[in-house]
Amino acid sequence: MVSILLSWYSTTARVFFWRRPNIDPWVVLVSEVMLQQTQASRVEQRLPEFLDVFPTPQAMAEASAGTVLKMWSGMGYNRRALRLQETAVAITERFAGRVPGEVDQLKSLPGIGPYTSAAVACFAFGRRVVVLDVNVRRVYTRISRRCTTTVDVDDDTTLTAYAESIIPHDSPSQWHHAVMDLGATICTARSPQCPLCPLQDFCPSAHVLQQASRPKKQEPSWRGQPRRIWRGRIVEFLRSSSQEASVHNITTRLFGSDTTSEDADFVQSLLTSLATEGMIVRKGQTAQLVD
DNA sequence: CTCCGGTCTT
DNA sequence: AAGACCGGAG
Repeated sequence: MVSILLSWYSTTARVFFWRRPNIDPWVVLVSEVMLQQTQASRVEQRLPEFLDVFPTPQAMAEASAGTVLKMWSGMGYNRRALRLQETAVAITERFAGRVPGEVDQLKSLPGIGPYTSAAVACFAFGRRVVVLDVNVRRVYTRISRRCTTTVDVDDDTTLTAYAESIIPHDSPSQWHHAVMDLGATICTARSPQCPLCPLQDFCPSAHVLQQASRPKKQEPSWRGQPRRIWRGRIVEFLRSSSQEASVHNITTRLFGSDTTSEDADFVQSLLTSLATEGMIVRKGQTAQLVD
């Protein structure tokens, strides 16, 4: 399976900026943080301008959290921009400005968890470590045993043991890229394309997966819109106004002139959580984006 | 409208 | 263990 998948990858690999050989570890780290939450095509589109402003950990460490937050606009999950800036500071202070190559060192950085630490160690430093994201988990589960439905996924202990047995020693980076590409393009979550799969003759789950779906949980809403949408609008408004705004202005901006006291309370609660997370600073009845 | 995802918090 | 966090694409 290993040689067949690597051979498939050698001819069909998706080409991305962050997959170039000898890529700067900082570029890999920034890319992987973005890829946690954003589709690859969008990351590719936004990465150049981002790296233009923050070409090194030092550059981002010297920038304010507010500057990074503004550059992050449109990427989603804004708190990760804050964590990334903190990571840049930690790298300059604790690792002499160099992205560390050990998984445990990487995992000690803010916003860098099990996936991203393994991905950076593998893709930036060529380490043979187990990298598990949702695509890799799905592909490993399907090729390691006969699954019955499209939602079958093994636990991380099982997956890690399987990964250790199959990751090639000479090309762990290419291997993980290959598995991710297979999961993204053919071995997809809901409608796998087994007839197109290079592993179909060896995969115990090929052609036998039954469609299944997971129960979806619904998110808290206010006036028919998810809470996170209102939250995002506040951050976007403060980003563009770039100076402090009164709570009254924010509320009017969101709900128009006929706001109720419940709307005002709702805005206050959003501002409180944004302030707690360090996204904004409140001064009396005004709020602004962090400096 | 539904779907997607890694990390941190509770 | 479960939920919050985001914006874009389908």
